[in-house]
Amino acid sequence: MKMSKMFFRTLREVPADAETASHKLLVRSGFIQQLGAGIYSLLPFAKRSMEKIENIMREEIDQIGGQEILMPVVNPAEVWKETNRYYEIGSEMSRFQDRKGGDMVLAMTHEEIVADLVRKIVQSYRQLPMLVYHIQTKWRDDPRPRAGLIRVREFTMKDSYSLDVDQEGLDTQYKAHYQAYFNIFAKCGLPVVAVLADVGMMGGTMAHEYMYLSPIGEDTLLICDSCGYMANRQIALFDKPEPIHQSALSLEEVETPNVKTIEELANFLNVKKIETAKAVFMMGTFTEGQEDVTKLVFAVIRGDMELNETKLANAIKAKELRPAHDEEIEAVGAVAGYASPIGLKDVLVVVDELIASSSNLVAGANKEGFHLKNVNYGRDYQASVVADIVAAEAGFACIECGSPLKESRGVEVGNIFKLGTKYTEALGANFLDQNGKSHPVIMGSYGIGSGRLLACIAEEYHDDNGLIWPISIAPYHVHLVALRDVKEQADQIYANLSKAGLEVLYDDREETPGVKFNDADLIGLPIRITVGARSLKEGNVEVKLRSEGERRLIPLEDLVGEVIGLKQKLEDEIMDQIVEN
RNA sequence: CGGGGCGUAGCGCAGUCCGGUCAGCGCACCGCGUUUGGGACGCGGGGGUCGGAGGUUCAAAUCCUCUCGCCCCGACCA
Repeated sequence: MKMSKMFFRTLREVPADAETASHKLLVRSGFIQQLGAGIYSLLPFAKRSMEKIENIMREEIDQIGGQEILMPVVNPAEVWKETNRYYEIGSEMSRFQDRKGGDMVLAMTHEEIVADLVRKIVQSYRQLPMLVYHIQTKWRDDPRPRAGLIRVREFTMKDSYSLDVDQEGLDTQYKAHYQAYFNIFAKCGLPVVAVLADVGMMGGTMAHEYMYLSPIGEDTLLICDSCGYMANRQIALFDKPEPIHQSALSLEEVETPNVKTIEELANFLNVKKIETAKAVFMMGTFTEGQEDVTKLVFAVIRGDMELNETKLANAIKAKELRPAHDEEIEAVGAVAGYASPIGLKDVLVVVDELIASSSNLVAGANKEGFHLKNVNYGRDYQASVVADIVAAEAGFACIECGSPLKESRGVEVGNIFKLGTKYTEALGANFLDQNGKSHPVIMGSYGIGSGRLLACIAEEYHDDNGLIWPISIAPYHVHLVALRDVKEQADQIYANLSKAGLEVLYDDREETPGVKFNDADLIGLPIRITVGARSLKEGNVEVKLRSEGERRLIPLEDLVGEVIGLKQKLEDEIMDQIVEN
C-alpha cells in the first residue's frame, strides 16, 4: 500500500479527550476515529489488524469444531420476551419499533437467537454436540463508555455457542474453549489470566473471564500467588477469620451521641471493629413475572469488612441494587447511622455468615444517638438470608490455601460461560435422546471482543514514540521508508517484497525523513526498511525492527530473503508463547 | 443517574471573569522557491455565522435561560 494514497492521517498532537495510551496512540496513528461516545470508525490500519485478530479467532474456534454463521443485529423482540430478558435487562439494551409498531431490539449478545436456531434445526441427539459461532456487531448502550476502544457501545465480538446433550459434553466444550482462548490471546501476543467470574445477566453455573492485567482495567481481581487461585472481586471467596464466639450476654443499650461510622463507634466504645456489625441499606429491584418490584434490603456485615454487591444480589436474586436514600431507610423505621436489624418489619434482612456465627456484637439501636451491645443473631433478630456477602480484599486469606491474597486490576478481554438450559428451556429448544425422550439442549457461550483486544494489545506494546505491533496482528509486516532520490529503487523493492508475499506499507510521500521516521515509529509496524541514497551507494538498505534499536545494512540482493527470515523469526516467537493450560 | 470539566478552523489552544479592532496563535493544508537520514526554512495564500436555540443590549464568543454533545470520577455493566 502506498502511503501517499492512504485514507488516514497521523496527528502530531495528542487528542484532548484521550487518557489511556492505547486511546491516544490509536487516534494519533490514524487507526480509529470517534463518531460519538463509545462509537468509532475503524480506518484502514485498524480494519486490517482487526481482520487478523478475527482470523486468529476463526482458526482456533474452527480447530475445536466451530462452524461460522452470522446472526442478525436487529432482532424482533419476541424471542427476547420468551426468555424474559426483554424485561430483565435494563436500558443497556436498545429497543425500538419497526414501521408496523412491532417491538424490536438491537442484539447485545446472541443466546436467544442461537436457541431459536437450535429449536428449528436440532431434533436428535445424533446432531449433537455442535459448536456454532459468529463475528458480529453488538450494541450495548453502556452508561459510561471510556478509554477509546477499551469500553465502547458498538463493538464487534466473536461469540461461540456450544450445544450438548449432557453436562459432560458441556464440560468438554468448555475446556476446549478454555484452551482455545489462551491460544487466541497468545497468538495475538497478549498476556492474560483466566479468573473465576460472576455469571451476571447470562445466568448459568460457571464462568471464567480472561483478564489482561493492567492498571487501566475496571475489574478488580484477587490473586493468590501461592496456589494460583484467581477470581474477580465480584465473586472472590476468601477464608473468613474465626468468629468471636462467647456465651451470649444480655442486650445493653449504650448512649453514643454523634457516633455514626464504624470507625467512630469503635473508638468511642473502645472496641475492635471486628466486634461490631455494620448495616448497609440497598434498594433491590426484583423481577416478578414481567413486573419489577423494589424492596429495601438490609445487609448486615462485620464492621471491618465491605459489602460485595454482586454477592448480595446473587444471594437474594436481585436484578438491581443501589444504595438506599435516607427517606427509604426511614420509611421502614430504621435510623441511618444507628440502624439495627432488631425490630424492623417488611425488610429483607441479609446477614453475612460471619455475623451469624459471631456473638455479642455492637450494633445500632434504631434510635438516634444509641447503640446496642451484645447483639446476637438468632436470639435478637432473624434474617431472610444468611450468605457470604462481603468483599474479598488484599491481605485476606485465600480460600484454597490460606495465603494472603493480592489485588490487581484487569481488563476483561474474553469470557466463557456454562449456561446450561436457561435459554433452550425458555424457547423449547429440545432434542430427543436414544429413548425418544425430550430434553433441552445444554448450552455454553464464549465471547471475545475484538476491538477491546486490539486496544489491549496497543496498551501492552508501545513506547514513547508509538505503537509496537506483534507481527501477527500488525496491519502490515513491513514499513518501507523511501528517502529522497531513490524512487525507482524503492518502487522496485516494494514490488519485490510484495511479490514475495510480504505485506508492505510503502511511504512514498513527499515528506522529510524526520516526518517519515516519526510516523513509522508511531504506526509501529514490526519491520522497517529504509531506502536512502547514502546506503544505496554501497548497494545496501537499512533494516530495523520496531522493537529493537539496532539498524542493520543489508545488501539489496539479500533483502527479500532477509525480511522473510525476520518475519518468520517474529512469528516463531509469538507461537512459542502458546502453552497448555 | 449523581459529581466535576470542556465545546472557538482538520488537530492543539488563547480570548469569556470585566460586552465594543477578539475572529486570533501554533501545527496541518494550498502555491512558489530553497532544503532533504529523525517532526526544515522563507514569501504568499485558503479555511471558523465561536456546539445549537431563544433572550438582554446601540453592540454578544463574552451576560441570562433552555438545549445538544464530548471527557473524567462514581453508580451501573460483559
